[in-house]
Amino acid sequence: MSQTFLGKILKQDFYKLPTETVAYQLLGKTLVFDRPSRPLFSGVIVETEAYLGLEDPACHSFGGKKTPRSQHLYQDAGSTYVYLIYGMYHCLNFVTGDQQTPEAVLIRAIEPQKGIQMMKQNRKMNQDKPISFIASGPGRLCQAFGFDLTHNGWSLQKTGRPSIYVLDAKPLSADQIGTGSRVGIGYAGDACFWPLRFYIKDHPCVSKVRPL
DNA sequence: ATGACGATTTACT
DNA sequence: GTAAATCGTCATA
Repeated sequence: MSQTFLGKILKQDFYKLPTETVAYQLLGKTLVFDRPSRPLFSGVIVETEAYLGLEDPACHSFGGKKTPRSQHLYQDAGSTYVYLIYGMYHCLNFVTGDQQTPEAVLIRAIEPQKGIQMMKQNRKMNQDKPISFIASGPGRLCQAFGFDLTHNGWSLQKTGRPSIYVLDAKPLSADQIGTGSRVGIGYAGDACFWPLRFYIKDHPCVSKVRPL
C-alpha cells in the first residue's frame, strides 16, 4: 500500500474533524513556516490542547463571546488564531469547526527540524543549548518561529510565501500518546480537569509546565 | 477613562 | 518554592 499522503499539506477537511480529534491527530505531523529570504522553519508537533468553544469556560469564545481578539475563532476550520498573552508572549492555534463552532487547537510544543540555528537566535539561546529548550511551550514556540499578531487569521492552505501549513505523517499508535488536563486555565472551574491536552510520551520537547 | 487580568516564561530566594 | 516582567483586551462606568 503506497502512502502517498506522507508529506502532503493537510487540507481543510482535516481541520473540520472534531476538535479533539484534530488535536490528537496533529501529534507527529510537521509544522512549517515558509518565508521569503529566510531559512525554512519546521518542527514535529509534540504537544497540543483542544479548546471547545461555546461550552468550554477556558475558550475565548465561551458562551458565544465574540471580541476583536477572538474573531478569527469564528472563521471556518483551517486557519490560524494567534493572540498575545501576558503582554509578552504569543500563542499559536489552528481554528477548527465552522462559523457556528468557534473552536481551536493550541500548538503547545514542537521538536525543531529545520531552521534550528535561527530559531535559537530568535530565542536568544546559546547555539550549544539542546533543542528541547527551543519550542517546548506555546510562548517559546512563537518566539522561535517569530509568530505574532501579523500571523493571525492566516489560511493554512495559503500557497507561496510567506505561508504556514502542516505536513501529514503516519499516524502515531495510541500507546505513544499521553493525555492530561490543560495548562494555565485555573480560572475555568471544572474545565481545568477536562482531558484535552495531548502529547507524545517521553518526548524531550514537551513542555515541562505542570497542569493542575 | 479606569482597572484587573491572562491558554507564559524566566529569574531569583 | 515565589515573584516579576509587561501590555492588549475586556468589563465596568
